[in-house]
Amino acid sequence: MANLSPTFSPLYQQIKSLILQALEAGEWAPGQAIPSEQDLAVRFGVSQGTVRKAVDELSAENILLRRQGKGTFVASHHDPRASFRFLRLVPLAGGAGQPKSFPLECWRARAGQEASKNLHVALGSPIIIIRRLLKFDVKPVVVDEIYLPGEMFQGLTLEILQEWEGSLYSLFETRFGLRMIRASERIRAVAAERQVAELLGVAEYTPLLSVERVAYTYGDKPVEWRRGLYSTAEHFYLNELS
Amino acid sequence: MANLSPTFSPLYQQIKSLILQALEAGEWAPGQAIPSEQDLAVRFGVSQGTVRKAVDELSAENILLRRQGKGTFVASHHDPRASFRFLRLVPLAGGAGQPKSFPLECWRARAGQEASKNLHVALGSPIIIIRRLLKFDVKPVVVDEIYLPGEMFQGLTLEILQEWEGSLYSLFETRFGLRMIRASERIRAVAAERQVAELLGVAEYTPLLSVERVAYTYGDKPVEWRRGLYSTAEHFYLNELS
DNA sequence: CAGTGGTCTAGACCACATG
DNA sequence: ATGTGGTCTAGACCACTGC
Repeated sequence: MANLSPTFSPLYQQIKSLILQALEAGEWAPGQAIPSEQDLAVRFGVSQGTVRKAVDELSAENILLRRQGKGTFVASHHDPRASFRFLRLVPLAGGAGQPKSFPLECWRARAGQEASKNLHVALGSPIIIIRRLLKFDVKPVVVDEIYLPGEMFQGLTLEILQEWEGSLYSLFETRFGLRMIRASERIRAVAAERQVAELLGVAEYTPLLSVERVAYTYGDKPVEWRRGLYSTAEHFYLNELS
Repeated sequence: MANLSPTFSPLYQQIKSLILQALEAGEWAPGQAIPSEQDLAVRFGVSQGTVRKAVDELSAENILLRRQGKGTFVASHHDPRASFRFLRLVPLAGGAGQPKSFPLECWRARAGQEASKNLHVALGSPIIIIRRLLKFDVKPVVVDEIYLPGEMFQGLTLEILQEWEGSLYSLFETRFGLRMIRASERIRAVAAERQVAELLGVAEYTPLLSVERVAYTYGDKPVEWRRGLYSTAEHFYLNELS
């Protein structure tokens, strides 16, 4: 005789929301352990199994990370295993490890139609634009143009970008407290314009992958919009389907 | 004092394997219901919770499909909801529903280097090659060249392909008893050659997405290798990352 | 109404990491 | 030895479907 159920929501879903709220509020820092399942069960007044199911889902979404015997940790882009977690580019001929980022420019502007729509900010509001190069070994492979809401990234400069060792998202995390949770990419094929062609060391009009990405933090809030142009002469974009 | 554990495998994993074996052996047909969790628990001599965890994973892998109140069903490409399940192409401007397949050619050949490697068949063994067009509404958007191991697809002809209503994989399922479980795609950008350009109604050298796919059935056995050329004038390839 | 999947609990025990 | 996540059980009850 409980729950007359047009509004039925399982307990573990509610627990999941509570954990997400705690994460969003910064109660536990990225890379650090959250309380044990037992402790959470007591805190939320449910059984351990129910907490477990909530954590299971968050873990499947790469928001938490379980390590048997050690604990459950807040996923972090600072973790080398998760660096470039969203980059699906793979060298054709095995080899080559981590790519390296080379920021070229960083300037302020005002949001146009597209930026406004993708970042959910008002038309004309301040944004930051970054241009950068991604290299595998010494080979330039990607040119990115990255759009950020100015409000969230106050004080960001080219120098900060250039001095940072590691992925862009780990910088976002450490320096601006923003954790990228998921992203959505739209891929098309385009011809290289002259400037891009020069940066990538390919001929003008060479076909390139255009990868537009919107990246989100908690609550499906968009934080970054970028457009990458990928040279697929010696790399490909790998996607596993199931 | 059980399981001295270099070889530890949880019970539910073993149950999962047993269910997969039954599926592979054709004990339950695609689209049909498998026994209830209770029945399976009895059959395998474990608790319902353990069966449940096994089914949970198979369901997450899109191999089974749960429907509350009705039962658990074998996933089928014949199901309209799963038609073109692996096709990530989306119209730029909303609209347009299901694509439609237009087989153009179908002939026999012998496996070359690439086909041999991708399909795990011997060099020179018989293969079938299909060329087809995919249209959204009346617009041609994809040209596919599809390579199949001849042994598995005896009797396949252009007529059969052309008469078939529905996706290619639902034909594989119904007519050859082959169920595609997962696939892996490698995407690059290429320039349209003349013949392809004509088929797609674009200019020669237009940048296209080259999508190479290997599709697998049970036991990670490759069954199909295809190369699609996608026109991204009015469509894009959508990929969700997490 | 009966049958199915879905949730929740409480408790026992196992595997892994660390001191 | 202790604490953590991981597995397994048995049983109760809820929500959904269809007869």
